[in-house]
Amino acid sequence: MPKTAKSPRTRIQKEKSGQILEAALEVFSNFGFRGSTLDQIAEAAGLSKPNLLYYFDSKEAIHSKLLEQLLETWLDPLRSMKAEGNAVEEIIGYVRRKLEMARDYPRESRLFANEILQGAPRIYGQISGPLKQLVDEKSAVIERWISAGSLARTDPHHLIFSIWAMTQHYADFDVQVQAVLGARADRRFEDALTFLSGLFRSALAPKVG
Amino acid sequence: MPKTAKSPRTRIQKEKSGQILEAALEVFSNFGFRGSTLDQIAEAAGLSKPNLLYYFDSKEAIHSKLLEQLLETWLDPLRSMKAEGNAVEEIIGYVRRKLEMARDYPRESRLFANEILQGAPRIYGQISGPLKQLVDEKSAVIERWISAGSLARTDPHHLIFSIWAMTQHYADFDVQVQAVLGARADRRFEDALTFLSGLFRSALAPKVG
DNA sequence: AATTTTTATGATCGTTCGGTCAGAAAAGAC
DNA sequence: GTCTTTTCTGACCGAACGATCATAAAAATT
Repeated sequence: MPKTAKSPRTRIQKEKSGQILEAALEVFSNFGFRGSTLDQIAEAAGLSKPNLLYYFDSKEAIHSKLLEQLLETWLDPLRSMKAEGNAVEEIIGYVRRKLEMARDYPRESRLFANEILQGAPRIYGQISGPLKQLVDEKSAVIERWISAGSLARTDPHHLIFSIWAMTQHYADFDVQVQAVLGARADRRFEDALTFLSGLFRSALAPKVG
Repeated sequence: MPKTAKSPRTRIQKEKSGQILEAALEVFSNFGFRGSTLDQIAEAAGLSKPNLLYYFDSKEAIHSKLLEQLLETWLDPLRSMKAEGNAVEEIIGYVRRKLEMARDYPRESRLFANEILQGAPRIYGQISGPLKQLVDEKSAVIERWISAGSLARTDPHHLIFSIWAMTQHYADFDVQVQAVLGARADRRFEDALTFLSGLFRSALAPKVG
């Protein structure tokens, strides 16, 4: 008897809870938590509503599980920014990976955006704890790059914010981006990478003197 | 008998519909459309639920009115970017005004973000019509600045996207920004302006050659 | 094949929600 | 002060929603 299923044990549990989470991601990311219904998720998953609730205790439980999984991988690109590398190239690389995530995992980005927009009621602890700590660490790395003269002077925290904002914009505001670009919309991610690389390269290249 | 009240006529209608819209902005921007209830809005407005519906036909009608009012003023900062001015300073000025709006009207920004995140179901026409047109016009201005050599070569559309993304980030993701900044959070808008000015100034200053 | 365990469902419950309505109260017109 | 119009409210309705439960079907175990 699952319910509060620690982790899927049987073959069927793996399959079904996977289907449910996939369907829930699709629905939650499009309509937000309150805007989504269990019936929608059940239909998208190809299961009956009571069967959904056989695998998860509640709507909340499904949502929490998704956020939990998301936070595991969400910060990988930032983690893999290494102090040993070339400063500008490490940051550009971070921008590129983050933009690829916006392109390849827009639903995860929108799920996150929805949660933060509502004031992060379910993940505030993760934000003010582990996330803040990681950002502080990486900001220190950036500070060292600046002191070493391999990066133009700038505010590390706000630099990271700006990278988040600009890359996630292409996932969260995709409808607007596509509508405004019109015919050029299909090249939006390539163009965005070109633009962002240029922007950060010229802004971050160490200034002489 | 109001209902589909074209525009408030009597003194009481002006007062009450104003209260309702103010309350609805507060509630909708925090919980999204589906996440908000008429009871919440009624309580925030200090009115009974049936009394709300005396002034507005439906929950949808309140929401639509808010979006309509929002779109009127939302694009003013972009409109006031003038081709006659100094290119870099015009763009920095636009960034500053947009950031001030994020600081002073965060609820409007979040209302807009919620709508776009859900796929802009109610304002897609405004996005693909008037908004696209305005962006195309201003992009042409930026192109001319580039041709004239007063701005570094860059993609005008994506430049505008990046300004939207970074400034609205400080409204829409404020919880995260504050949590990550910790003690420095109270200076976040000043620091953001300093950072963004520097970023765009060094990236947009025309390169020689 | 028999038995146990897991998986699935139809029916249904209690709440919440958007919205209605008849009529009361207040405001304005004369 | 009377009458008319506007404003407001308590009670209520139907639909949607999250969740439960008794029981049936399917899988796994022996």
